[in-house]
Amino acid sequence: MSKSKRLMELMMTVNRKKKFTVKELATEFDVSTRTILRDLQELSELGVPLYSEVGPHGGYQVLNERILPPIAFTEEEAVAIFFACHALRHYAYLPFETESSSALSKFYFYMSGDVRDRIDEMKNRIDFVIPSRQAKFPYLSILLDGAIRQKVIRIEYESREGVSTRLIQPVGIYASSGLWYCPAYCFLREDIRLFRCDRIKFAAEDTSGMQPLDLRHLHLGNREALLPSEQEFASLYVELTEEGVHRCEAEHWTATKLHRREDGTGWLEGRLPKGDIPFLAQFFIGLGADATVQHPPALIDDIKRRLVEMMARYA
Amino acid sequence: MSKSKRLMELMMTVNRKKKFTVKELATEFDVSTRTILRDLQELSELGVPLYSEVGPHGGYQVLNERILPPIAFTEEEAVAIFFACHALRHYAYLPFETESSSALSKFYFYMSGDVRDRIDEMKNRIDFVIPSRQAKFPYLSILLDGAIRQKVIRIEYESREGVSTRLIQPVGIYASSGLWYCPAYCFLREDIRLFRCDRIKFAAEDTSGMQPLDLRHLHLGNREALLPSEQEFASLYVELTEEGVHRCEAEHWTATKLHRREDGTGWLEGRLPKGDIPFLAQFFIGLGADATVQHPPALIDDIKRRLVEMMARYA
DNA sequence: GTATTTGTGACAATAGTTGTCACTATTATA
DNA sequence: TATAATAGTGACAACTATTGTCACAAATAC
Repeated sequence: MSKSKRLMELMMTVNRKKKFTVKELATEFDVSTRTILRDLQELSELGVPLYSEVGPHGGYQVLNERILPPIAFTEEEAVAIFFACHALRHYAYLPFETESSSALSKFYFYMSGDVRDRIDEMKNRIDFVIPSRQAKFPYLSILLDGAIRQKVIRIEYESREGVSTRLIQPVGIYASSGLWYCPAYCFLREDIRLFRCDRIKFAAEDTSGMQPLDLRHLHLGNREALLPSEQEFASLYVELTEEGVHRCEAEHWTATKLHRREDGTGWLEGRLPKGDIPFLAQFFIGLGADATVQHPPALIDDIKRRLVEMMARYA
Repeated sequence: MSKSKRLMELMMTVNRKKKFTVKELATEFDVSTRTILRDLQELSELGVPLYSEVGPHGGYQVLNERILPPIAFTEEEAVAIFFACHALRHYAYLPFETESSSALSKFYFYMSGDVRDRIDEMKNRIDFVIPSRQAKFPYLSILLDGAIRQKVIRIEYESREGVSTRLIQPVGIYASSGLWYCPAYCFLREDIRLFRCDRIKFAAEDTSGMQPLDLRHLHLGNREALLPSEQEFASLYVELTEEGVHRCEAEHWTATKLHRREDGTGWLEGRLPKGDIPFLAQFFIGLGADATVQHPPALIDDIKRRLVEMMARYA
């Protein structure tokens, strides 16, 4: 093995291990410890962030940073990566505890000049727009950590009825249309609930000793199954215009209920929890002429009641 | 200079240049051509995708792919990059002519084991959700190229009135809520218009000889300036409940108009383009009891008209 | 005090590298 | 067809770099 190859493989090896000794590497690469010491010195000079501890249980470590070894990306791949990361700037809050812009700067800086030129040309010509929100989401990383590690989190949640303290166990977090949501098991309601993260006014790991449930089988990929199961249901049927179809596409709860016709119009059909009628009434009023509810009667009644109330307010 | 360093720098040099000769590199690195030939052979063996052409105007080139040299990312940076790219999977159509998933696989594959483990833990716990759209956007790359290179594009556009052929000069393209839009100068209307890309049924570079305008000063970053400026304004005043305040906080157009009181309620106050009244009427209807419009009268009238229409529909 | 780790310098033996040389092959162009 | 410009190959003497061994130093946990 040539020295160049050995250095390259050594770079990948130290990248992979959290901690290692000179002796260990010497055995693995079948060279002397002196040679490994020299090689590590040379890697340091090449920019690999190594540091060492002398003494028992000592050894070498790579600083927090992980080196991405040389990768060949096509120009299109590099451009896709760049603009995907560039889109993160629209989020004032992210659960990653660093500026995503530092990642982007590094990537851009090291990319070859012609790809950089291409990116510069495109920068003001393409964007993934995410609505800029005034809301604040300061507890995203606590919630995400709670979901990953199955922890109980104490939150103060602001709803219509005011601020309440709750114990929750998060399933995950997701961003939609610039807002962050957290489906979680609520110990107060003893059921899965969807929380809007800007309404979480405080969050910290619970210290009261509440035992977490085993929710490993639940995740964002099967979040439709997160809906409450012991509820009364009614069957829903709503006619939609083409515009109504588009607006329902943007709502995740419609995913299994939305049907389309060739001409672009469509309909919603399926079961709905009776407890959701107030929310749905207001939702379909918001769709205006683009939705016509035909079933269930209770929903139509609620819509009519609200329309009358609104008419009175504007008389 | 040690051989290892020379190889590393040579990797970066060939990465940067589109095309180069052995002689040129030998001069640049102050070694013989024989040594450069050997070095290039060794780079090949290390995986750099080089290919050569013999004869006049020959030389070496790096295949389409560009090598990203070793970069040290923090774990958080790597995770941010990964999930930003992962979010691209929600787009069935992208203007980048490759699968963004191949970029992501490469990135993931070469990242060190512990970061990979972390990503795996997080994969079903965090997501940037983009609505899944049935619409098709097959001409994104043509439009983007048109914007970058200031080209005139012939399109067939489907609007309410049917399909029309137009010549446009794109300013750029952007994705919002899963749909792609293209602000462009329309030669038919002799003004800037916003086109929805799923309604562009055909697009190709114009061959009729229409001269492009110089639109270099226009781009997505100043697209608010793309809107028509000769508009009539009216003054808006809306009382909001606490819930109404929350829901307006989530809207970007309210940024300069929203005022809050100590008790959590608030109001919207400011000027609005008269052309926005239909949109705003439906918006405030969707807020229901949480908003009460007090000014302008034209908006109140539109709201009332829509309420009457809806009541008739549910009678 | 002992054991375990990193660390340093020196040197002989060995391996690898370099530039020069002579020659080959390919290709565009006049 | 000849020429020029490019990549390419093998060989070899001279030179450089690398390696492992050795002796010793320093730091640290137990």
